[in-house]
Amino acid sequence: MSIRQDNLANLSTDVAYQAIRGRILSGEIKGGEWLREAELAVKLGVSRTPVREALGRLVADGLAYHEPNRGVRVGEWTLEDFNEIYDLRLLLESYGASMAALNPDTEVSYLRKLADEMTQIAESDTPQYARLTELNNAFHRSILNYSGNSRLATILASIVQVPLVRLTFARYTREELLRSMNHHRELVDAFEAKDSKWAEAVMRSHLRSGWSAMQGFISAQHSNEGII
Amino acid sequence: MSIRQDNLANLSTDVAYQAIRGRILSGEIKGGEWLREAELAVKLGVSRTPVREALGRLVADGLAYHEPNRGVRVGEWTLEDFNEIYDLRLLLESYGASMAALNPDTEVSYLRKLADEMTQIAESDTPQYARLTELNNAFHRSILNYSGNSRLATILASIVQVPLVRLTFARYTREELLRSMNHHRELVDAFEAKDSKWAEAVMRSHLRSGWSAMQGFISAQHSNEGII
DNA sequence: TTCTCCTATATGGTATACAATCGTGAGCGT
DNA sequence: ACGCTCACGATTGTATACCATATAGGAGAA
Repeated sequence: MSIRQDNLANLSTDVAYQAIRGRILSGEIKGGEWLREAELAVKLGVSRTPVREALGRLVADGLAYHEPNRGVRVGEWTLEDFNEIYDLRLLLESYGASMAALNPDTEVSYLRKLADEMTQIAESDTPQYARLTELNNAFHRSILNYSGNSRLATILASIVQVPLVRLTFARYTREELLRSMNHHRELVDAFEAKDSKWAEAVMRSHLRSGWSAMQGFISAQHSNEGII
Repeated sequence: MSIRQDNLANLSTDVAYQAIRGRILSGEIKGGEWLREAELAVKLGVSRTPVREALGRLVADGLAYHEPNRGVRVGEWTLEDFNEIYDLRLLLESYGASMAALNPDTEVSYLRKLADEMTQIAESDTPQYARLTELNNAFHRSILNYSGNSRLATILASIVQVPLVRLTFARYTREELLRSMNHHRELVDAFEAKDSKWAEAVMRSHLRSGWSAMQGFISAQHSNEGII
């Protein structure tokens, strides 16, 4: 049974889904806010049916939650949530890296191209964070795809989407940014050497250092409220 | 953001969801078959709306898949799928066991009670497989809950549901069954000793031996078709 | 045969109506 | 002032009808 590779087929439903999802991820709609079916329907120019469908997907994604007979609200995220997510990410993604290192189909040259371009951007005086994030996502996603376990990427995507968007490279200090780029290139070297333990260890360091940087930012910013 | 703990609130939708899900898991509806909205609606005595909602959930669960403008079909599972699933289960559940061993709130006595009752059933001349499965699920779920990562149980449930149902203890030889029970009791001992490495290793053995038994059964049964 | 086109079928989406449910708050009593 | 009850309003949950649209599959022509 192959996993759904994004089922963008229903016009209105997808419009609604993407629109609402975008507003949540951008922070336009804050945590705890109600997502009213009728209101969203008129705002998006569709009927209630596709809106309901879209809300159902968002709930399944974990971006929102459902209160029976009351409606759907945007999810609220605490430091503890991010901790859990990063623990799982560490576990799954380092596993993926170790498997990718052993996979003869892993395209090392492609990964190296991505790593090099990211390094170039990071070393610039005015880094293009949007492009950097794009490349970074492609890099990590490719590794998961090379892992040979088609479920890995799907599961991680369902866990990790929120933190990935809200906590961007723009938060990194220059030092943290360059260290992250070094990790990327070291990962490629580990893949080239087909050394699964090495790749796993580098990925561990990579994610853990990233989380360390984020954690400092988060607790400084939101120490009292607890919600992010 | 707390995770949805089964959202059983909508009457008709839940009826439809449970009914269809049951028929899939029991094998009454076979892989690849169409799940027609109108047909299910009349059969279940509800309208198309909750049926559509239920089908959406099943697709999100991974039990079925969507073909644009054609409808929803029941998922088909290959040996490769089971391989992927068991790899992830091994990774996540052994991690959960190691964390549970370190958790001071882990109720060892409760787990021991479950393990002992399972052993008793397994040693009987006519094992009650249904009860055994029930206890086994409770045992594994409890460990995940004691892991301290609330997402762990949720994710595993979304991955593992199909194999758990189709591949029951009834497939085990007596030797395999007793070994599995030994693993359970050894796990409890590891928890009591608060030895995370031990717990992790036992859980690895436990799942891997179980998978080995299942794998033999599967490939013998369905060698040519590839679909399970 | 092979290609084109047509039609039957089922989904995708809209509109509307109504029932069920929950929170709120006015009003009452203490 | 405080707490309780109950009716109301808002919103979801379900049903139903209807139309648009896409697909598969077959009839018919080249």
